[in-house]
Amino acid sequence: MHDRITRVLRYVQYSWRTQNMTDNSKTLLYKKITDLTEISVSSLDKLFEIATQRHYKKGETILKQGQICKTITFVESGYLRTFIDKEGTEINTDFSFEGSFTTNLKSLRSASSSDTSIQAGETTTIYEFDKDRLLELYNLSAEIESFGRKLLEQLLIAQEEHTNLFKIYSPTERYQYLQTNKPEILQRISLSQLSSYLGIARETLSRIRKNKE
Amino acid sequence: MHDRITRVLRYVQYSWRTQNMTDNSKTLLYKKITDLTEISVSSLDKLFEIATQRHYKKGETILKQGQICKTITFVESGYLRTFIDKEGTEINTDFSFEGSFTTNLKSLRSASSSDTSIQAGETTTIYEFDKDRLLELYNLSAEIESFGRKLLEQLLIAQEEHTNLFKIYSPTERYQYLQTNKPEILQRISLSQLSSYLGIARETLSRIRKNKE
DNA sequence: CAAATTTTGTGACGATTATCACAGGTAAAA
DNA sequence: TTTTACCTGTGATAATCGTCACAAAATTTG
Repeated sequence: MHDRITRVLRYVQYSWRTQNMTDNSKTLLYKKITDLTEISVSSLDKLFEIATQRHYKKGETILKQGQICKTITFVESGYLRTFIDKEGTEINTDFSFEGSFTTNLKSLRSASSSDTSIQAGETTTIYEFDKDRLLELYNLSAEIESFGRKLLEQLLIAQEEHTNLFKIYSPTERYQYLQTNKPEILQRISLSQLSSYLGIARETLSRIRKNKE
Repeated sequence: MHDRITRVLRYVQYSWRTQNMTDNSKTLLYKKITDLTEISVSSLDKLFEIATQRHYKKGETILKQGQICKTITFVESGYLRTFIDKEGTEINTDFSFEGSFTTNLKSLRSASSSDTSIQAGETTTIYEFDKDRLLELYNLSAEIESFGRKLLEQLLIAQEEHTNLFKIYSPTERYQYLQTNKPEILQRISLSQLSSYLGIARETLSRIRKNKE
């Protein structure tokens, strides 16, 4: 009798596990992590255990300026818009599409108040990683810390590339750069949202687009 | 007799060790690592073991555009200038002063040819960390990998801040930002070197400086 | 110390861009 | 569908910035 219960319990646990794993392996998150780093199933499980799925509608706020950022966010679908409020005007500093990670690292690291806000740009599904739980995992598993390091490397390379855009190219050339290197951003981000991201006035960007198509 | 030799040998080893440790603990590198992360003496030793000290005179090249970057560099004294060649003109993308780390991460990670060059801006002493040996240490010691991750965090925060300069501020405001937030850079970098770093023409920067002092 | 080289300042001018104002379009909401 | 809100295009104008040319100053080198 006792044996049977144990067997049944094991089966329930097993099917829950496989069910869960099957689901996870379908997520973009799963793909992105395994693309980035070699990682064991158990480490992956641990990461998924601390990932919270959330849904946002267009315009809803994930992080508000002044708050302390406590999570790292992975965008499963939709996109997030990061912006700074400069004297009443919103200046977009980043767009995070599905498959990418975002956070306010400065606020996250030093538990200081964030100078940026993050909002959903469309209907968006994210996975949220709590900072403290992630740090625990870093201490527990070298594999996971290695994942964290590689993620940062990737983000830093992208950021350097973006900075250089401003140093090397004129506004017109910056637009052309996006056309050839990141065309998807032009299709999904409205002209008025894009202009501050490129450091150009909305009207100027409108004229650039007119001339260069 | 044999005993005496052993004792002498031990003493020699001991004094060499303390000597060596004393030396290392005087370096900026030592200070910067221990400021950034909690690390054991043995891990620190391992890091110092793979660090090669090198000296450069002003204008000498550490990394040349087209080469594959294989090291991470720590600046012990002096400074390094990172730049891109754009149609014959050098555009400075970074200045690394004593106490900071630099590399071309994109080239380092993917073993691709570097799009930037790095030169000494003054007489400069660096410590060079070989990528492959560093990766070995990452696998050996979670503490060292943690150090690597924290270093990247620091670099990414600085890079984000620098990008936002271009999105939020006008050329004049960018100069003022340096005046209040990084005055040392104005004292050590010549106007003509600084202008491309701020994305401004040399003449314009000269006029800005004239008006704003 | 003097010559050579590099760096900086300045004027003139043209090109680019920002700003303001408003009209027309487009998309979402009622 | 109609209303409402937001996004885009466009003209006029002023401010800013880049470019060219050259002189002055500062720094380096012989």
